[in-house]
Amino acid sequence: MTTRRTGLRERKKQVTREALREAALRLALERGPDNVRVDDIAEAAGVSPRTYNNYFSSREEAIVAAISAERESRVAAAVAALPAGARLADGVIDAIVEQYTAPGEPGRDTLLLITTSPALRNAFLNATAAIERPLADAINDRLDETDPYTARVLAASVAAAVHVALERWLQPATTSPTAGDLVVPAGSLPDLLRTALAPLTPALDAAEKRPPRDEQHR
Amino acid sequence: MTTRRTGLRERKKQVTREALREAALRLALERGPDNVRVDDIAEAAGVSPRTYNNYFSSREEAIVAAISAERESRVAAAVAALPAGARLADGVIDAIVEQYTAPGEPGRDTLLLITTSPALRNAFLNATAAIERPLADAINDRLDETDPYTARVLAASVAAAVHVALERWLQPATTSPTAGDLVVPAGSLPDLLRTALAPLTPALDAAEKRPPRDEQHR
DNA sequence: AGCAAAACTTGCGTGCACGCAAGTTTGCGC
DNA sequence: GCGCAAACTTGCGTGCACGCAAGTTTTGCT
Repeated sequence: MTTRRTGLRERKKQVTREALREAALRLALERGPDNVRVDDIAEAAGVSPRTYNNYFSSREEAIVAAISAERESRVAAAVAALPAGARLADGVIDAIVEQYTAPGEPGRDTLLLITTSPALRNAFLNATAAIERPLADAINDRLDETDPYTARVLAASVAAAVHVALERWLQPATTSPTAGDLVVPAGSLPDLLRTALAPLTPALDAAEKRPPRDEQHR
Repeated sequence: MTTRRTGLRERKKQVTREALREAALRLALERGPDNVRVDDIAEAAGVSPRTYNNYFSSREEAIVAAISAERESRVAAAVAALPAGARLADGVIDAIVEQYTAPGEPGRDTLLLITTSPALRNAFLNATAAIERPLADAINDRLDETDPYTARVLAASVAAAVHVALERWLQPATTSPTAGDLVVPAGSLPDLLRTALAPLTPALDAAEKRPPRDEQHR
């Protein structure tokens, strides 16, 4: 299920795609995100500018794709591969945390790049929506008695939670004028992810009609 | 809390905004969504094209705004106004269903308009994200012992569920090649919304540390 | 091998989003 | 009233997204 369809054409496309991603990220890092035109990326990858837009529908998308790569399918795969008895909630959370901590994830420089440009930041955050479909399928497979829309909703909620966590993660440490600084500077990504996903645990439990077991940690 | 800030200037802006919305929707209905350039909208509203983009950041946004108008703040208000003892989950669900059935909501023609253009469809769906912030605040107020991020996540999840429901609603009745047509043609919006939001009930209950009461209907 | 259909690339043209630097209007303190 | 500062509008210029209609490459079929 890794490589489908016929051979040569698909391979070429994949190569082009990869070339574009790589060029986009490299150039953005070298010159700063605002000093890269899509023409530059296209040229660096050896295709016409028009072709760039056959692969990516915005200037930022290629850069983001270079970072996020295949994350969504790996999360879905991890969930699909869960042992039968496992708690869905835990499986999903672990899968996500694991993927966002995997090698190839943004290093300090890349991160800085992302926070620099608002457009890039948004593109990065919106990319989390990509896990929705695959994750919905994976969840649905474990819940096959229930209707498919429950899975869709749960997957969408998970994506939304991840979105919230990432958003917080990229925040440069707010000094709110409300109370003294009760707001913590940030936290590590895994912690943020777990915190954001925790409130959804009851929903996931209920979906697999687990006894409404409450918190086991804490 | 309805009209803030100073008078004349704000009023003018509101008038312009309204004029743009109204012009956008009217023209789109008259000519079809693809035969309206932003120049036309601007002209019809008596402002420069450049100004259009000071109010709306895409061509579709004005049209969508004309439909969705103040929905998000009304949902948030309804939640904020919930009686103290009420179940959060019910309050949220009712508030949403109510707002999406309120007068001023899309009539048949408007709906058709939306489904016609993919770009418009997306804009309409993405508009659901606007309830996130206000709703998060409203939820947070009812949960003030818990940390604010729980509220954020719940609000985002609710928005995501609404998104799923609307997406399904706009679907023109899929004839999937899987089993015979087990897929129903659509369903009424309120039903779709309630179905989509139902899986989140356990999460909302848990957040207000309600006894994990299970389903009362069905 | 040969060939027709399907998939992909490319140049072109149009409309759009948005930064910038004037011009214009409104708000406010005196 | 007066005038300055802040807010808003506008034209301009640049880069971008994407439909369309050739050209080119790949594929499946015979």
